[in-house]
Amino acid sequence: MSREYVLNPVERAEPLRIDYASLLNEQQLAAVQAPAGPILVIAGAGSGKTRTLTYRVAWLIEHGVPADHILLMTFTNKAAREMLSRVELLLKRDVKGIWGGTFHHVGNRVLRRHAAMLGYKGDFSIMDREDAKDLINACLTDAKIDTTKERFPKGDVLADVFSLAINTERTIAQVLTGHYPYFEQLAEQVAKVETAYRERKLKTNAMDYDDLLLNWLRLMREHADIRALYQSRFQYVLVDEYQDTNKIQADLIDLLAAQHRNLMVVGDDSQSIYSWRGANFQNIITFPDRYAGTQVFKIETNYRSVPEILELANESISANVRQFPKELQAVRKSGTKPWLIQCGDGNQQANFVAQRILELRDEGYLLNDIAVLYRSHFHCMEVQMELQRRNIPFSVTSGLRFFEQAHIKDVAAYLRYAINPGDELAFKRAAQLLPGVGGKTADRLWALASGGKPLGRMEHDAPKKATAEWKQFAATIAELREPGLANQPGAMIRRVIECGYDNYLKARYANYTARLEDLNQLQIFAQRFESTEDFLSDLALMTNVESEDETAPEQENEERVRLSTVHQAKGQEWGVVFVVYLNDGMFPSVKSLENRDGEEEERRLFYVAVTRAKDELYLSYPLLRFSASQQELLQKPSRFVLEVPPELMEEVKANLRSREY
DNA sequence: AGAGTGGGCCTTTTT
DNA sequence: GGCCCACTCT
Repeated sequence: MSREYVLNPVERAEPLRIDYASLLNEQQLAAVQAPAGPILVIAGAGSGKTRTLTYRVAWLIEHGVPADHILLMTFTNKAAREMLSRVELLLKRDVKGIWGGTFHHVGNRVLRRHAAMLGYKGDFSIMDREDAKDLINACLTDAKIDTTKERFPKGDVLADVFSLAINTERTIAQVLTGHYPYFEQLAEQVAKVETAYRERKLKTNAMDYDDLLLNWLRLMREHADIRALYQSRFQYVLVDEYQDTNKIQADLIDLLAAQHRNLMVVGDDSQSIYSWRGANFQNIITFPDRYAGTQVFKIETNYRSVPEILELANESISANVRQFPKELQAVRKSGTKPWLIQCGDGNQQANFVAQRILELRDEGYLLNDIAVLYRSHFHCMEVQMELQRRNIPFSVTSGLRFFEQAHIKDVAAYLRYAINPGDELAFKRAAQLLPGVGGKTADRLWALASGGKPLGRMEHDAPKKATAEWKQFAATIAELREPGLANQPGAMIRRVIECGYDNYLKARYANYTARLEDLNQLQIFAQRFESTEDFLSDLALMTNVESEDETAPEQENEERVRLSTVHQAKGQEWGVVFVVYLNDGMFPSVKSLENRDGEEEERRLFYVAVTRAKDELYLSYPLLRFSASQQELLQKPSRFVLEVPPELMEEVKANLRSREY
């Protein structure tokens, strides 16, 4: 929205550039102009939460708060970037000094400076989930736990257990009891593996995602001078999506804001959807108790959706017991009721979606303004195929993040090992790209290399058939470490590709060109960084390819239907939204119903899904589903559509031949 | 012994 | 598409 802003007519030494009163509603204005101190903003879906935060930041700066004394915590790095660029537009001035981003992002930034105090080096690597799993599995093998006698959790599960323990600040035993009772008796051994894992991370100079929070907190708790440094620096702390913070994040914030107590948290308990990651909306609910003198603001005017959609949302969420009572008010004029579409099976559902999208395009909707949302990634298979078949452009926020694709990780492993010679995982990954080198040989080579043997003298230690490739590998690493190259990640990537990875790629993958193109994009992206560490940490902390779009900015404006999980649709909006596979057991998912609070969280997720829609909402469910065993399963509609009064929806049966829906 | 390959089985959500 | 397992090849 571009609006002219008028200078405030009131005489001031330095007049305000922004006329807040004409740009914000009363509730938003009150929050933006609130006096310093603890502030809780309960902001319903589509009520201008981001707008409020953005103007608050602008307001602070206009009132003389230096940009680098402001900390803005957001749920994605993209959200931080968008907010800050809007602030710049408003103020017509650079606000680069603001510290903004995700908890992990800011943690990384702090830890790079003070790593030495924790026994780490400043050039530590960041491990993603796959790395964590691999390293835990290695620890598991080392620990010689007899996994045959008794079923013992695998690296995957252990990574979850460790993560939950850190994020909720509970012990391993407590997490096992609460979430994995069938492993409860193994608590002692699991804790031993965790200790080994922690030591191994320190030894290889690598941190996983949770370490970026845990070590940051430790740093501030254990070192009074560091604590004082950041406590006095951050005069104003603002936290977006506060309902999705977990224990450790809340503690970080409490500690950071302890001196000035100028803490503004914004959120909506009805949209808390990350409890499986340790998020606890008790943080938002108990905020006024923890901060005496909290000013509470409620923003309940919804600008986004037509009243019919909002009514459905309000009605649905009212079934939840645990929440702040609230009712969103619509300002938009009456539109159309949400549709409830019964389909024969997944294919018919996909057909319906595709057909309706074409019609919407004829009616004048841009494809960019249409989204298909679902509970789990695999629910979008049929829709993807149908859109493909009809040549309707779409983009998927896939389960795989950009960084997690094999070829991206391969090249990154070269860079990681080059700048952090202690990075065991990176070394082993790169080594296993050579012919005849698998896990065991990589272990052996690592033992030699980490013991101090120069790579250049190891060609006889590598398998015979890999001698030439080993020489090339050693030469490439040496070259990457040369001062001229070591801080130019873009040039480093180019070298890795040219020095053999290109050939490997050709031989290994059928879609060679697509992958090479990814690497070219990666190189372009990398060129913007002045240090390889910065580049690698940004890469590892990047969220989805599509949602961050760092590497392919030209796609931003392309006309595409968006396919996304509801989780990844958080904070976004579209003119028309389809929610598919609204079947009991799919949405809500079977798994979620296993624990007590699961259903309420799934209902909040449903609430998030429907409140993404501005004009039209299509809720669909198939009656039959093809299961893995090729059997057709009879499906029930989701309890979430059955529990809202039927008169709030227009019920239809998809019948594509006659196009009656 | 260890590397590489193919088939069968399963799939919640993510920094 | 990923993971595990069994099988074959070096």
